[in-house]
Amino acid sequence: MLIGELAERAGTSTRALRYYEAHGLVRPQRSANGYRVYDEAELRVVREIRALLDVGFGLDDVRPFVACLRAGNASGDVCPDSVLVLRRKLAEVDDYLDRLGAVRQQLHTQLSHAIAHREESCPRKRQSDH
Amino acid sequence: MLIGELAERAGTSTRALRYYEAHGLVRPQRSANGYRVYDEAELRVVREIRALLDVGFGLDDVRPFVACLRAGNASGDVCPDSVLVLRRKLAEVDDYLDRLGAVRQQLHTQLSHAIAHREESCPRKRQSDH
DNA sequence: CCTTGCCTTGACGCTGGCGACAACGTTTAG
DNA sequence: CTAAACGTTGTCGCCAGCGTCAAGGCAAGG
Repeated sequence: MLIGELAERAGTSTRALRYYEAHGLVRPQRSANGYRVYDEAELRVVREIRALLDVGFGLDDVRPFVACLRAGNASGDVCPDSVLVLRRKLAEVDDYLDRLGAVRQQLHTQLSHAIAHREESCPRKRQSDH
Repeated sequence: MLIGELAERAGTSTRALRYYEAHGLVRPQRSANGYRVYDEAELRVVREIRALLDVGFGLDDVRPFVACLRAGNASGDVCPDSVLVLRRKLAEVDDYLDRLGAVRQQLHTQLSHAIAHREESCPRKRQSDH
């Protein structure tokens, strides 16, 4: 399988695949003419990468999962390093959820006050508050 | 008040202040020697900018609030344009909260499965799950 | 032979909010 | 006179994951 086909089957771009390779995440073979040649295992690897990136992981976070797959595991999640990353990411997400919740709260009150103020300074124009 | 003092009182840097000016958010006067001179009103403006940026707004989002302050309002929130931005941002945050919640859920199940798998393949080493 | 369509390796652009220089003028204190 | 501590404009760097040319090679069909 050449790079174009892999890109299509993995739902990404050739540019991204070369980028992953440049960062040591994918190791294709080379045919006589210098073309990158991928097997099915690499397809699984790339799909794992995509899935994790889509969830908000960085390339460095993805490495343990790829290594885990390459080590022969059916899932990239089961190795200790992957679990560590999963734990860390979960904590990060929880943290971010907290802060985002606080922001939401602030926006909400700010908005209520603004609208209250509008009603107060201009009570006759209370037509559409959506 | 010169730029250094403003930076300190507003809790930011001179670089940032010049940046805001370059993007049309702050308009200091100039003294004879070319130095930027700010009044108290500009301090309030800069504080508004900082507060909004800290909450995750972009400079473009901040513009209506600055204009609102300049129009003589006590708060930058009360003008229609500001309210629009507040609404939009609130919606964005809600959206992001949803997706982040989904991600959290996925990470959680992924983690449970990984740990379950570890217990299964290596049940004797069940010592510290933290 | 020529075009089409795949592949190759560079290398720059992008987004945003600045940080961190560089090279220089101004003001004040000693 | 000079050094310190301000100010000025200008430009490059940063982070990350690519997009987007550029300039060329290789294979196959008409």
